[in-house]
Amino acid sequence: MADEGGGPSRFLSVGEVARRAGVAVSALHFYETKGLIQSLRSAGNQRRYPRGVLRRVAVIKVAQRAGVPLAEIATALAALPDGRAPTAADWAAMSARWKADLEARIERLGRLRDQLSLCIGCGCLSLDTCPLRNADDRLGAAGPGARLLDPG
Amino acid sequence: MADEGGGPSRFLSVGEVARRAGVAVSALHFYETKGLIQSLRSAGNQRRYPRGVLRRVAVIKVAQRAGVPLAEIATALAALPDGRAPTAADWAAMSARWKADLEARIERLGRLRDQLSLCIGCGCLSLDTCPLRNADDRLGAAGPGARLLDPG
DNA sequence: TCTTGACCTCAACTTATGCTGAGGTTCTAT
DNA sequence: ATAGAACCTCAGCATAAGTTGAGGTCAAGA
Repeated sequence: MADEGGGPSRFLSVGEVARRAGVAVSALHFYETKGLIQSLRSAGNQRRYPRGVLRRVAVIKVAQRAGVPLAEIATALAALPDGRAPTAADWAAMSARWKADLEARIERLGRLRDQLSLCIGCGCLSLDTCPLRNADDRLGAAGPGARLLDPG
Repeated sequence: MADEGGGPSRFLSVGEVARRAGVAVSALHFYETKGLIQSLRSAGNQRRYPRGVLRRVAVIKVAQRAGVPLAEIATALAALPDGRAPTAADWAAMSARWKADLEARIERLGRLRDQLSLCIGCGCLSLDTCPLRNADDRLGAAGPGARLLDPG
């Protein structure tokens, strides 16, 4: 690895980032196309990352585990000045937001469960009054394409 | 509509089922290819449905709202003897099962939320000990393709 | 009879998500 | 100098749940 200067490398290659962050190289390429991370290029057109990228990737992975789609993570990261790596304070703000989303999803599922409880055994399926069949029926009014199992 | 006998029609056409059940004709075709519903054919090769299909479609729609994928709904419906329409008892059994799934999902999200709470503000993202980064890490071990926001 | 609407099949497209793989360069160590 | 690892780009895959359209058939009222 060509090291510009003594001491620890100031820049990392894709392979290094992949190994240290525990993601595939292809995933890093993909994140770059989606604007989640950025890279400089070496003379030979290879990616070089500042160390902060490790923190960015860490944030990406945790957010993903919490069910946040990449597009939304991208938005949050893009809001950081200069595309800098997130600080502890940045992370606190982002993750608080995502926690709120998570709680909203939990509540929505809870409501669904309660409606399902009401419907079990009531045989109301053939009626027009079943809450699960009629309330908040946004399915099918969305054109083609897939629907997520658990939309917003 | 050719009515075999007096009184109310004993069989329904696709269009009728679509209108009454509130789904598109194309969706009914699709459900048939997936084995969720079946049809008889008229002399002219047009679909004719027994009235029970309305109940089947009702079950499908409710299950979908509860986040059950079609493939699983198909399995449940296939377990009914003779492909008969689900009775109230059948419905109770199926929906109880799906309710349990729903509850499991809710619990999983709750655990995730708690882990996220722990991580907020702790700055542990760069460590190897963060529970959200390491515990139960099934992401990325699933091959290509999309991941649902809220897998099983 | 004729025409209009409903139906048929089958293939291709859609939206969204998240990468993976093929085929061709570039590094780096020997 | 050269071999093998690491890298590059761009296209394609995989899933879910349908929709859309082409090209042709069927049915029922005027």
